[in-house]
Amino acid sequence: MTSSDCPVLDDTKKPRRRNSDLTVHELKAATTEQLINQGLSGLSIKPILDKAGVSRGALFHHFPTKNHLIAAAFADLLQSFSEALHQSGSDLRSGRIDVSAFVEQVVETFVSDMFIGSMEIALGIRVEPDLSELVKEAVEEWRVSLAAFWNETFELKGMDTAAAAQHWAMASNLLRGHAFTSTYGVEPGARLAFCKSFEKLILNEAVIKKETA
Amino acid sequence: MTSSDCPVLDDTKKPRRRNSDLTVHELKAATTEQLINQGLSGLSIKPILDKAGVSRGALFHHFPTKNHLIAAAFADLLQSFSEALHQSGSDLRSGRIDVSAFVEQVVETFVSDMFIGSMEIALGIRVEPDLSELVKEAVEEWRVSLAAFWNETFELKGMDTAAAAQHWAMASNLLRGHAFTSTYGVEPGARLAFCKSFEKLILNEAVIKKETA
DNA sequence: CACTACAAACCAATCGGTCGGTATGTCAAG
DNA sequence: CTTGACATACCGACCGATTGGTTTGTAGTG
Repeated sequence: MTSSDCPVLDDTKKPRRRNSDLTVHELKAATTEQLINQGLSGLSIKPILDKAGVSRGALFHHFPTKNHLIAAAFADLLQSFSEALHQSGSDLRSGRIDVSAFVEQVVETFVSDMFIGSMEIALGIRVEPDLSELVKEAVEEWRVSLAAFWNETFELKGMDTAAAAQHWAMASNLLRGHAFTSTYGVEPGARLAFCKSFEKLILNEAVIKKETA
Repeated sequence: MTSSDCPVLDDTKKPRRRNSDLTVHELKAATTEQLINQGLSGLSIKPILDKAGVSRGALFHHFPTKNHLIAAAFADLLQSFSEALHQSGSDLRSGRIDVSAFVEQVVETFVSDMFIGSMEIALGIRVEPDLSELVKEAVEEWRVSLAAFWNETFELKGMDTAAAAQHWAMASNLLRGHAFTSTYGVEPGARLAFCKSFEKLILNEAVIKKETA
C-alpha cells in the first residue's frame, strides 16, 4: 500500500495545486488498513491521520465527514475484491489455470482482508444509517459484479436463468460462510477440504465458457 | 428479552443479600440487546447501564471489566443459539415437523439476532485479544455443540466420520453465508429459495435418525 | 462489626468535528 | 513581468461530549 500504487500521480497535466490526489489516496489507504487490522471501532480519526501522515484539517478539507472517508475507502476495497475474482475467472477461461487452481484462488480471495473489511462494513451499516447510504451504490455495483463473475465464467446446462442465479447464490453463500468461519481461525487442511467439497458440490455440472477474445 | 426470561429469579432459597443475581441478569440482557441492536461499537457502558437500570458501581462490582460482561452475555447468547438448533433437531426426529419445516427453522435460527451477535463478536475478537481469551471457552463449546447437532439428527449413508464432518461443515458454511447475506437485506422469496436449495444440496442423502427416547 | 451490594462523583484519555490562520497556486489586469 | 484578488490545500489548537474505569461513601444484612 505505498504511494506508488496510486494511478493519479502524473502532475504533468491540468491545474493541481498541492498534492491533493496523493493526500486523498493516502487517507483512503490508511483507512482501509485500519479497517482491516483494527476493525470498525479502530477507525478513529487520529490513527488514520498518523498512518497517512496527514493533518486533521486536510482530512476534513477533502471529506465532509469521517463516514465519507470510510465509504470512499470501502468502495475502493470492493472494487479490488471484484477485480481479483474476475481475474481468476479470466485465468480459468483462457486455460492459464485449471478448475482446482481456480477454486483455490477464489476461496483465497474470499478469505482475504477484503472480505473482513466487507464484514465490518456490513455490520457497521446496520447501525449507522448515513454510512449505509454512503456505501449503497458501491455495494450494489459489487452485487452485480459478483453475479456477472459467475455467469461469464461458467455455463450451467439445463438450468434457466433463475435457477442458475440461485445456484450461484448458493456458491457465494458457501464462500462467505467459509470466509466467516475462517475469521475464528481454521485448522490446517480445512481450506483444502473446503475447496474440494466446493468443487464437487457447486461446479460439478458447470461448464467453463470459452475465451471469447 | 424481559426479565421473565430469567431462570434465576426464585429468591426462595439460599442466602442472597440484595438482588445480585437479578442485577447480573439485567446487565447481561441489556448487553446482549445492545450488541444486537447497536453492534460492538454500541456496547458502551453508559447505554448498557441505562437499559439495565443499574449503576456504574454495580457493574464493576460484578464484572472486573466491560469485556468480562460482554463475554458472559455472549456465552448466554451462544447457548440459546445452540438450544434452538437442538430443539429443531428434536422436533424433526420425533416427527413433530417434516424436513422442510426443519430446514426453515434452522435457517430462521441462523438468520436471527443471535447470529448477528456472533458476527459482531467474531470481528471483535480479531482486534481485542483479551476479549478473545474470555470468549474462547464458550466458542469451543458452541463448535462442539453444532457438530453434535448435525450428527445426532442425521445419518449419512456411505460416509465415514471425516467425510460426514466435512459435509456438515459445508452445511454450516452455507447457513452462515446466507445469514451474512441477509444482513444486507434480502428480497422476498430469497429465503424460501435458499431453503429449497439447501435441502437439495445438503440433505439429499441424509437420513433422519430415529427418536431414541 | 464485617461484609455484600450498590450509588454516584470523579478521572484522564479520547472521540468526531470546527475554526482561524497560512502557504501555495492560478489568473487577469496593469 | 509584476501585482493583487481569489481559490485551494493544509495545519493544529481547541471544543464539548463520551470513553472505560476508580474511588469514596453508604444502606442493608448476618
